[in-house]
Amino acid sequence: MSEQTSSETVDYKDTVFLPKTDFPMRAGLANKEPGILARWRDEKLYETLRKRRAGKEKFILHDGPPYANGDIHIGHALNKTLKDLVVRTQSLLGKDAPYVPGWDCHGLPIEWKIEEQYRKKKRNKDEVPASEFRAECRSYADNWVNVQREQFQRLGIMGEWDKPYLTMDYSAETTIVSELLKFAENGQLYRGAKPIMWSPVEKTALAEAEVEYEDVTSTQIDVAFEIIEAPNCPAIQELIAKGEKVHAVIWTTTPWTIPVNQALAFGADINYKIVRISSLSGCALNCVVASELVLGLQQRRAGISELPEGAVYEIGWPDAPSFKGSQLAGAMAKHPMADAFSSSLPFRGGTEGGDEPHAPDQIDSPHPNPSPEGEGLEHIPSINRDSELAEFFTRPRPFLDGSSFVTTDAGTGLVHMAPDHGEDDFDLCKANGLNPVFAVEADGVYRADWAWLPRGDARSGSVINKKFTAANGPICSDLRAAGALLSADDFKHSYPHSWRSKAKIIYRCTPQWFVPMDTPLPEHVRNDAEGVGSERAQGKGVNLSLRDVALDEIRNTVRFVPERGKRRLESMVEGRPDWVLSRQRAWGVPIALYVNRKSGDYLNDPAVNARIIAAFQAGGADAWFDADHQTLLGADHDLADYEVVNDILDVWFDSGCTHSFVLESGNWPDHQSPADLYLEGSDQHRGWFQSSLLESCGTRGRAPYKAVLTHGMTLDKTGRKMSKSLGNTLDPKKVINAQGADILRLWAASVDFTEDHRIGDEILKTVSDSYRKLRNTFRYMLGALADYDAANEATAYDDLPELERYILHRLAELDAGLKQAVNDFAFGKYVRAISDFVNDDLSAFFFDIRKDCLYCDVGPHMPHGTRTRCAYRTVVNILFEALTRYIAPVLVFTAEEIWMTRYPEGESVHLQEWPDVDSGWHNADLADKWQKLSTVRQTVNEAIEPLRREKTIRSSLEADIVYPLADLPVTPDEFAELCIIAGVSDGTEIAVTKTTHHKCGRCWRLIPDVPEDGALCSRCDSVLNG
RNA sequence: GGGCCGGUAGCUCAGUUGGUUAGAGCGCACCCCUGAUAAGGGUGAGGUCGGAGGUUCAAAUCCUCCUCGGCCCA
Repeated sequence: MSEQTSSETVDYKDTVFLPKTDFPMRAGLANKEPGILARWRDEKLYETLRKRRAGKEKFILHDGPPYANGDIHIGHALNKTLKDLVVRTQSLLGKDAPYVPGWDCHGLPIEWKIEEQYRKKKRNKDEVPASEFRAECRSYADNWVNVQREQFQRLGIMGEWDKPYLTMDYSAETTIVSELLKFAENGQLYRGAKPIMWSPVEKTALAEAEVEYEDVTSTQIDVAFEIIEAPNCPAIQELIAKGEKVHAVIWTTTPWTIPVNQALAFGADINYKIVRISSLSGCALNCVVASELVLGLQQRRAGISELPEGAVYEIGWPDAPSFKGSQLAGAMAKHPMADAFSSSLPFRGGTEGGDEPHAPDQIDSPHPNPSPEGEGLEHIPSINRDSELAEFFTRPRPFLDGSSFVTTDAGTGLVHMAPDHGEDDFDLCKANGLNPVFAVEADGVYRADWAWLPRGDARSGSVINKKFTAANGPICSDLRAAGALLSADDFKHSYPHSWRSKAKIIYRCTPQWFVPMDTPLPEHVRNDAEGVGSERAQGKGVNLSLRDVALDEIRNTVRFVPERGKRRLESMVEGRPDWVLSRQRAWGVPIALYVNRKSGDYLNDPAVNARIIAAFQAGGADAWFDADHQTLLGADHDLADYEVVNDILDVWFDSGCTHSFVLESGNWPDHQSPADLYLEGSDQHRGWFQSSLLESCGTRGRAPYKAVLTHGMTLDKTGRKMSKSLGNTLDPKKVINAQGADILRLWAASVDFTEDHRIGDEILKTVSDSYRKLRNTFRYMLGALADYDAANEATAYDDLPELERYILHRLAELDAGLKQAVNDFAFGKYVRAISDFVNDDLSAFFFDIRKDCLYCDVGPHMPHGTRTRCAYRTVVNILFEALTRYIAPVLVFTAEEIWMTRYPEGESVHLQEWPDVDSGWHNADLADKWQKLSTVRQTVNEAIEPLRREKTIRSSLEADIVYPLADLPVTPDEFAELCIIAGVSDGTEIAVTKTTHHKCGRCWRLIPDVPEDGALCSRCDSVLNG
């Protein structure tokens, strides 16, 4: 007692309401999140949500399947988080938004891994039964599906994880093959030969997506083709008539294509010159070269990158005749190795169309340019003069018009054509009746019966073997011996490689299965489409092809976010070639067709197809490889008449079918087709977006999606691409284990994912900081709402003070903005809006102003607090309910933690729907007024600052302000409350002085009605004592 | 090599049809508070808008070139 009286002031701390909550300031997400996940699993949150939303408007996000191979990387984390944000925000809006994740399980990379394991164990893959090999691939994929499934769930991705879709499920494989058979039945399938990307190492065709470009050093050579005749080119004819030889010079970086050369191409508008170039042995050659490329040829021959201008004609021809490329039409040349064969063979002449035989005496005459070694053609070691195919080399090579692709950017302006090994070559030769010869076999070696450098010859080798194509390798040596090699040197350039083996790939003609882009679709497919405003609806399309329908869907039906995705997909579909479906591999869905040995047509019998599908249903794709094909063919067909196709399907066809077996199959009854949204990285324009579109348009006449959302790539902190070789990758698992999945999710939601974006330690630190700010404000609300008694405190809108109504106005604005952001999938805007609102409107403004009220407007004689305090807590409660729901799709774990703190016995926040925010809370007049007051508040703060710095006053509560009050729509008391100052008086100039009032011992305000420091103000007195 | 996209404060982002002194949040510095306390409040410093030209009374914004980065294609 005596001690109390000796104390000057009474400690009122216990009479003041302070926020209290068990919600910790420090998150400890990494430790806490797994527990929350376990709880969701136990409570079957996803299933409960499905039941709760059953019957509501649907929103179907169809998951693009990641490849089941390896741990997830940051790109997966971004992609899945964005999908989760879409699904959860749509669900929050009250829609039924199921999410079935899937995996892409077939394909080369897995096959490659199994083969790698075989190699380590010294097993030969070819000796392992296919079914065993496929089983191992299946088990490998299965393992990674499980690993990734855990990792995705740890990220907080909500979905039907117990029943994902796998492209290797028997039901999926069945659907894939039946989709293929739809193409077959519709006549939208053909077998053709085309040069396609081929990997001699993996011995398979590669999809464009399986190819990457890297710099390599190749051998560049200039090769002279002797011109036999050029009937439309007087300049050449004149020289030939004089008995001189004229050579067309071609440049190539793939010397190995010379043995399969079949023609030469010129540009009709290119100017050519006949220049005299000394051969290596000193004789002069008349060479046809594009005028502007003479210098480049000389440089290559000199082995230098720059040649002085004057040097050009040193061995040239001052008045070299020149002519337009079009004059080369009808000209003929000899293959450089032709003489090597004809020297011991009777001339056989052209084989392709009765060309006039050429004078044998010319061919038999001694070669004017013997090789420097002087050995001559007799000594070329790798010639099989007796070969039936020797004739290939003695045929004349026609000059063809290649104006569409022959340029004067590099080379000689003349291009040698090997239809087996180039798209331009193939197309141009095909148009001129020259067909591929399939000389290079699957492993990159010329076939055994080839006349030059055949398999089995000691000098032969794979065409991607550097030694084989080197300047001193067999090809160059032989060409040199034949006097046809003008230069051979290293050449650095970008060259395609297999993404798996990193080995060089080549273009190679092989028989493959194709889906044609430009063949008219059957009517029943075209008419399935219901494209609004489409060309089809306008009755334009009688002969619409797959390309037409796909473009129509892109242009007229599908929504693209961002918009530029439309143009990108469009240009790709416009320009793409026919779709190559086949792969010569084992781990995939077979192209289940029988080809008639006589006609070459595939069997198109619905009854057989039905048996095939039934077999797949029972045993998956293995059913084809292990099948009794005669049984599948039935009594109407004899297996002996048919070739069983053993190719498998491109994995892009697999994933292109996911819409069929996920959305339409009924295996996931809450799904429907078409999907509302496909959401993938921008690389999928060429991949899944396109394969799905083509598959669906080819079978259903419409796109499988209503909207396509693309995100950019995640780069490192400096904006460079992440790669293992650069060592700048960032492992999402590490972020999750160090900072928590919510931090990674907040990052994904914060960046502008429509563009390429960055991640790094500093960026994650910034994200953590804004997370902490959000977390603390929620913590404050939880504390402020401790013991909130709605029955006694809840205040009707009309009874709320203006400040509270202004905040509700701001909430209504936020609410509308967030809804818009959800519909635009603009998650960056979404979290920024929440963050700004929490920081500016709440923490620094509303909560700060009302702290006094919250703490002190309550006491024994006013247990529920003043009306202002009731109003305040009513609004804080509304804010809490709204903000917790808003943030829930982003901070899935934290929102649950917040929610469970408030409602320990309640159900998950993720079952809640979008908060009830009354649009009637919008109040423009109030907003004007309070935004103005907010500015005034800032002005006052600026005015106080100097005094605070010189320590005249400390807390703003000590400041008395002079302020021109006339045009302010508030009372002085309200003004003081707003600015958290002692008091205000009217005046023309803003001024700040230290107040002379005493400080209330309870609420610490310095106001006139406090008799002395430490005594109670009248408000505190009445609250405590009545 | 070709096509497309992008480069705004340390970080993440806004900047409408060209129009005052280019904004926000976070971070940073300093100050206050010590009753949201490993929190809260305040004030302030940071940008020649990738670079160089050009159009215009006026350019972050339109045009050209260059540069850096990314995606796709060859």
